[in-house]
Amino acid sequence: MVIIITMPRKPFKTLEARACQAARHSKRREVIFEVLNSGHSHLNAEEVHHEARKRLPGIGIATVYRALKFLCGCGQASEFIPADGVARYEPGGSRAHHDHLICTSCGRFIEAVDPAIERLQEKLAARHGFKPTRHKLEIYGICAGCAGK
Amino acid sequence: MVIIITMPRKPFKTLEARACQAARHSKRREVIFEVLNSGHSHLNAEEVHHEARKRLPGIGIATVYRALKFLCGCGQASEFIPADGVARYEPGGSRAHHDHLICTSCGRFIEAVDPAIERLQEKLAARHGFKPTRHKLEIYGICAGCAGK
DNA sequence: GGGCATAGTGATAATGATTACCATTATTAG
DNA sequence: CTAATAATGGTAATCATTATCACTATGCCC
Ligand SMILES: [Mn+2]
Ligand SMILES: [Mn+2]
Ligand SMILES: [Zn+2]
Ligand SMILES: [Zn+2]
Repeated sequence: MVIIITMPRKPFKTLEARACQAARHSKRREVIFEVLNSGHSHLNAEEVHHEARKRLPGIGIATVYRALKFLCGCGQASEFIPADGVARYEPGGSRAHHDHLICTSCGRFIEAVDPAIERLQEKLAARHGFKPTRHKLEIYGICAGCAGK
Repeated sequence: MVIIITMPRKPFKTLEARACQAARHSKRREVIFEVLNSGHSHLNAEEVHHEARKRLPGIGIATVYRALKFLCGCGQASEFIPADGVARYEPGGSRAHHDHLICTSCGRFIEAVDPAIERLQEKLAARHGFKPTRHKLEIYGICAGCAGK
């Protein structure tokens, strides 16, 4: 299940390789990977740290930040920054791209994706001679649960 | 041209009123409003400060932050936070909502809006029982100018 | 298994954007 | 003009994130 690439025999040739390939296996990185894939998603670094501590009490916050950045570089996690400016993380890799409906009342993140919107975004970019590499769509509002109250 | 609301006679009744209504006219606020509406848009607070200083050399950075927040509260400016986490500002009010194509090479912001996408976003939200109040669509990639090089 | 080079780690200092604080200044009703 | 107080500027505080550095863990070699 854990697919952290490890152990290049020779020194890294490029910065990218160094940034995205682990030279050694690491228990902490594995734990942080597991936390991301353990159900509750959209955690910020502090919350990841809190969860990771349950499994590895001594783990430091700096290691959490390092591992999250590393996993993002590997495509094993993805980062996004909502309106409050605090980065949040979710498992990446095989998980498909999706957008977020963010409830401003309870803070919940609803994941959604509309192929038609994705297609129109490509067209919109093309119309401006723009080559898109990634995009971020966040819809803020009130979720069904909060509206019902 | 400057439409800063001023002068409530009585003490503010609510926090919102206090946040969005100026009790007194202020030359600095006016200057910052003018900077936002003076052409080059998508400035961050530091850049607004730099521009404002040309007109009012003594103006402080704290005042810039205060005025920007105030203008956003009035609907006279809007704030958005791109991937680097540093808030940027543009004139609000009568200007219509728009999305951004952001060039990761030169940093340029291209403004665009596609009514079909807007409509589909509403539908997507509705499908999840979600009442949207605002949204943010940012497409990152390479602009025509940078691609041509 | 032990040695070695070095990637990884944890504590903490540094950073950078933004906000809070407070003494001073500017604005405006009367 | 004067009094009341909103606005301001300098700067300390805050908060998330990154850099630093001495120390530890990993894994290839023999
Ligand atoms: Mn998600
Ligand atoms: Mn814009
Ligand atoms: Zn909710
Ligand atoms: Zn460009």
